Amino acid sequence: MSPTRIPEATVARLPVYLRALNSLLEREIRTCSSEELASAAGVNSAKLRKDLSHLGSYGTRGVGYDVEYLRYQIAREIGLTQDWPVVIVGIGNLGHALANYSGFSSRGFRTVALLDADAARQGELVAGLKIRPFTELSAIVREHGVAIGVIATPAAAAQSVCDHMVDAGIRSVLNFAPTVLTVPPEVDVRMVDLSSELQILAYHEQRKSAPASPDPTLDPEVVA
Amino acid sequence: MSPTRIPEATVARLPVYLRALNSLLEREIRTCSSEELASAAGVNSAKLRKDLSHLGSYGTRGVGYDVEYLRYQIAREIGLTQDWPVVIVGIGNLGHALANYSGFSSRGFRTVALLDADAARQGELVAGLKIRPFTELSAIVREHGVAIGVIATPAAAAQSVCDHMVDAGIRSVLNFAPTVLTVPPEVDVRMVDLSSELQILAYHEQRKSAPASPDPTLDPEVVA
DNA sequence: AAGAGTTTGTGAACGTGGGAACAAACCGAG
DNA sequence: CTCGGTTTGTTCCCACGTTCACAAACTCTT
Repeated sequence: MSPTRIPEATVARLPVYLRALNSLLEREIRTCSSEELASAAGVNSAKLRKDLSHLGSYGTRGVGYDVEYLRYQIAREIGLTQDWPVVIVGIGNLGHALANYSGFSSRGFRTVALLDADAARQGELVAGLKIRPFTELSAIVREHGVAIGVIATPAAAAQSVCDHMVDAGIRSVLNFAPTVLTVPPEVDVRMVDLSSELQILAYHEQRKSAPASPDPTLDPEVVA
Repeated sequence: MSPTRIPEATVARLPVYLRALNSLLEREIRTCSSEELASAAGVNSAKLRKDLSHLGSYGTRGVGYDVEYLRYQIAREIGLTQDWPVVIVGIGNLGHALANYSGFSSRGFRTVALLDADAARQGELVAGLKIRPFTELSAIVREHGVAIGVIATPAAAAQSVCDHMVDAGIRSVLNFAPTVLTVPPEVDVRMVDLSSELQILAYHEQRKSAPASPDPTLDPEVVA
C-alpha cells in the first residue's frame, strides 16, 4: 500500500490531520474513530479513511485509531521526524511575523537565518536572530544544508531573490510575494496569496447578496 | 454563457489573471493574446481561455484580448468594483502585518477597524488606525456594513472570535489561526495555513532526496 | 464458541478539472 | 471579395478527487 504515490489532495490534508491529532492528545484522548478525527479536522469520515489508507493500514477495525501511533506515522510520512532548516528573506512586516510564528518552530522547522537587502536593517534583532545581508544567502545554505526558503519581499524583488535561492541550492520555495515565480522543474514553489483569498471571499459574498443578476449589462432580455 | 455558475478552480485563478493584467497595463501593453497572458499568470493558454470563457466572450478571434477591458470585466465579476469594508481581529505580529499589507487596500478592500481583546494594546496606532476593544465588533459591523472578517488571533481564541463575528452579521471569514472553524452553512471560511504550506513542501522535499524507500520499517522484504 | 455490534479499508459510481485539438471568427493583403 | 494567417471559444476525452456503500475484521457479551 505505502509504496504507491500519495495523491496531492491527500498530502495537503495531512498537516490538518496532524493538528487534529495533537489537539486530541492534549486532551489526553488516546484512541479515536475516523468519525471523531474527521470532525476535528473538518472533513467527512470517508475522505479521512481513504486519505489514511494511502499511508498504510494504521487503524483497527471495530476499534479506531491509536492517536499517538497515527500521529507519528503521519509526521514520519510528511518528513517532520527530521530537522528542516529554513531561511526567510525579506524582513518587513510579514517577514517579521513569520520569524515570530511559533507554528513553524513547533513542527520540525528551524529558522536559521533572516536576510534582508536593506542595509539599514542589518544587525537588527528579530525573534532572537540578527538580520543578515542577503549576499550571505549562499554561504548560509551551504553551512546549514538549507532546502527550504521563504520569500517575504515586495513583489518586485521576489523573482530575483528566488533565482539566487535556486542558484544557492534551495529546492523548495514558499512565496508570500504577490507575483508568479518562474523556476526550473525540479524546484517546488508554493504560493500564499493574501489578497487572492480576500478576492475569492468577495466573489462569493457578491453572489450571496445578489442571487439574480448582479449586472444588468449581462441580461439584455431584462431590459427588452 | 455568463448566467452559469463559475467553477471554483476558475474563481481561484481570477485574482491571478487580474494581477497579470495590471502588470501588463503598467508596461503600457494594451492588447495581449491568451498565450501571453497565460505565461504572465503561470498557467497554460488552454486553461486560461477556458477560464475566461466562463465569464463571457471578451476576446476577439485573430486578435486577442483588450487588456483594460478584460481587467474591468474580471474585476466586476469578482466584485472589486464595489467597496469591501473589512475588520481585522487579533493585532499580534501577523495582524500587524496584515493591517499594513498594501495588497488589501489597493484592491477594493478597506480596513475599517483593528480589534484586539488585550486591554494593554487599546488605543495603539497601527497603520493609521487605533486598536479598539473586541467588544465593539458588533457596533462596527453594523455601522460600516462589514461583510468580511479577518482572524489573526491565537488558535485558542479563534472559534470564539468567529462565533461573535457570525453573530454580528459577518458572512465571510479569512482565518489565519491554525485551527478548524465551525460555522453555519451560509458563512464562508477560507483558511490560510502557514505551517501546512511548509509541511507540504517538506513532504515533497523528502521524496526528492530519498526516491527509494525512506523508512525500512515499511519495506520488510528489504530486510528479509 | 458463536453471534451481535462496531469500525476500518476499499471497490465502484459520480462529479469536477485539465489539456489537446479543432471549428468558428476575425484581420489584412491582393 | 476572396484567401491565407492568426487567435479565440468550445468540444471531447482522460485523470483525479469525492462520496457511497459494503465486505472484512475486530471486540465484547452470553
